[in-house]
Amino acid sequence: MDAKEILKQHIAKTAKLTDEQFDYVFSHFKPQSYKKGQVVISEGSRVDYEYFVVSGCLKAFFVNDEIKMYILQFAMPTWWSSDYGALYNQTRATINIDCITDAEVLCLSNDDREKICSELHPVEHFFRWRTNRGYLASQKRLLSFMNNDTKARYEELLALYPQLYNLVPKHLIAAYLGVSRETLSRLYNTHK
Amino acid sequence: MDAKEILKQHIAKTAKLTDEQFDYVFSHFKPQSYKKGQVVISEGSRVDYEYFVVSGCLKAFFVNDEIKMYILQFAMPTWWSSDYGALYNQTRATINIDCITDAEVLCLSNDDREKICSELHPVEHFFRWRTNRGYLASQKRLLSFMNNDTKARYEELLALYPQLYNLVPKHLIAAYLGVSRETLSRLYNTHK
DNA sequence: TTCCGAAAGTGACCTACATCACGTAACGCC
DNA sequence: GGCGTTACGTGATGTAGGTCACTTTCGGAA
Repeated sequence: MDAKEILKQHIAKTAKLTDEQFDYVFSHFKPQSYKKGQVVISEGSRVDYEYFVVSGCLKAFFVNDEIKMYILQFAMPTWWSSDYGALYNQTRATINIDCITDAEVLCLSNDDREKICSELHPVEHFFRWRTNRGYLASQKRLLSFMNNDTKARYEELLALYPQLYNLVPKHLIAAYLGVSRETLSRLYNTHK
Repeated sequence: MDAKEILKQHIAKTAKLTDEQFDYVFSHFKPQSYKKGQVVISEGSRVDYEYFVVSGCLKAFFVNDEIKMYILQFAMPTWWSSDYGALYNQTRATINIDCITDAEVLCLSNDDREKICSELHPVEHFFRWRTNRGYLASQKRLLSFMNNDTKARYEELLALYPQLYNLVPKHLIAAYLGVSRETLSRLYNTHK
């Protein structure tokens, strides 16, 4: 299945578009290929696009004091990623995004999103729901952070994305969970 | 300024509505008064409404094992609050909302929101942006959780809502920060 | 005013996790 | 193939914050 079809089915889940409407929407997306390790957004740079992942896996992360890295999101296929704060407010990026694996994405500029949102009501509807799902996921993760210990969060993460265990190095999983790589290592080696 | 005017100005910041359009939108909101301590949503119950705070302060919280409480949000005037997971997915509430002070709110049902969103494009636009702001706030808080220690988060919170210090009991602030009330107490008493 | 329950302070102790330090295994790349 | 870089395991030690137990302060109702 090609990028266009993947996006079409993804949108169709929340908004009804005619084929012509979708073709028009799709014409605003720019396909892009990245190699493993390539940088998509780096802190301090301008942010003009958001990214729809077609294949591969990105990570959105924040680096504190040039030392500690915290992963905000692993972006898998059909996920969206960007520095939305910078994108919406037209400010410089405060987070980074790069590629954990080779990846294909579709880029949508901020201006084009606002344009197609205002031109096509169902598109605005789609983006409202997409954002809502992101909001709910974020709240859920926040709760999990406060409520669960590291081990529980680790199991929760693997239950949600079983692929992740083989796909990404362990220290990235630790950075997502917000613990040191040593602690994570001990977690599944000491007991079990 | 009355509830209607407060909502009108709030919406006007992100969407242009004519007076007639706003009157129509407003007709779907139901004003409601609550006393301090009254319950708005309780875990396990049905969730039919979201709430726009006109005056007073609500808290949205989760209780673990009937013991520990975690506060997801203090809802101040012009903030929205609900169990959005339950509201959007038509499931039972997983969180609670009650009133820290006497409060006036405007209630909007899920059906009515979807109705006015589909009838009026600018309304859909407004709700997309509102949700987006919530998403960004939630991400920011998540980052702060991973990155900052308790003291830094405490100061961050007070910088954001100076009113909170006098308005809500300290153990609720502790529940927002995700630490025990004892730890919070020591925080501003030992050094300072 | 008195009284009671809730909120807040405080000491003693314990635990989960960070940090530092070092060793080993796995992988690109010349 | 050899070699450096990155990932991962593991011990020793320090510390922030949790938990428990008790005391003190405060705010509202009779």
